[in-house]
Amino acid sequence: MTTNAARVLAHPSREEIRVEGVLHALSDPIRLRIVRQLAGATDEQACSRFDLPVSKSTTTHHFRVLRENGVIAQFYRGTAKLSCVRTEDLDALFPGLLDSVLAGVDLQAERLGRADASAPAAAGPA
Amino acid sequence: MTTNAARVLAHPSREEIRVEGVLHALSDPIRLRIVRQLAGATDEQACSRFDLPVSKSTTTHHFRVLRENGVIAQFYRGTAKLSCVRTEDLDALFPGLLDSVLAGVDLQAERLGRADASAPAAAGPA
DNA sequence: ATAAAACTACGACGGCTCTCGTACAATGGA
DNA sequence: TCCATTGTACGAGAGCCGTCGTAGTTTTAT
Repeated sequence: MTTNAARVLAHPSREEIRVEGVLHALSDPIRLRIVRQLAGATDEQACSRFDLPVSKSTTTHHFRVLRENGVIAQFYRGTAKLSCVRTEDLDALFPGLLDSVLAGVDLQAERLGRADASAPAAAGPA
Repeated sequence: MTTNAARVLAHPSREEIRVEGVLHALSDPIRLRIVRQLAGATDEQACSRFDLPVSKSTTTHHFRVLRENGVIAQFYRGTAKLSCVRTEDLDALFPGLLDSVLAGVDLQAERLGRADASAPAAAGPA
């Protein structure tokens, strides 16, 4: 290893996070799906653990949008890049926002019979 | 008057409203400002009562985005077009979402000393 | 050293968004 | 009838967005 300092990712500070930016980051079905999976996990998750219907470069793009708008934090570990939701910062800045968005996504998925793009599996029984 | 039937505006039904669409509609500072003013009023407001830093056609555009994504309802009365937030529908579909977004906008405006684009007046006392 | 795994950078493409100005339509009052 | 008020439709331009493929970098394992 060389402990490459260049492999540190830029994040907005808590004060720099804007509600418009957060809403924009969350207004895409694929990003909503990512955040949903991250919020449901107990610890950080590697990008590769997401089964998304887009190419790898597009996946990178979506993770970057989420990070640059302050929704998630990311860091490298080995060849993997781990991500987690910035729950503390978001709750401090916009109390209840993230929770109500995620709850809304769940309700919508239920309502639409999980045919929605932000649904995780859509693997219907038969 | 002729009670022109063509002057009826199309709105998505409650079931058609999508959380991604709502978030997208709310991810613009000008639209956030509109919704904020509408939510703060006790009754419907005419488009002309909004003092926005964009042209009239752009204002029309933003109101349409809000309406087409189910955030507001609009109807004509005379030469005026009145708008109001679809509070009931939104609360039923995504409980707490609208409230936390508006609260977040308020907190952000306070935090930024009302220098924010989603601030209503910015008219300091002086 | 070589190879595999994980992710990025870059350039490109089509499409959508925000913005505007100008011209037009509907309503209500003089 | 004529006109002022209010908002729309349309076309245009600049820019951003989501998507991709290809080539490259960093790390780990053999």
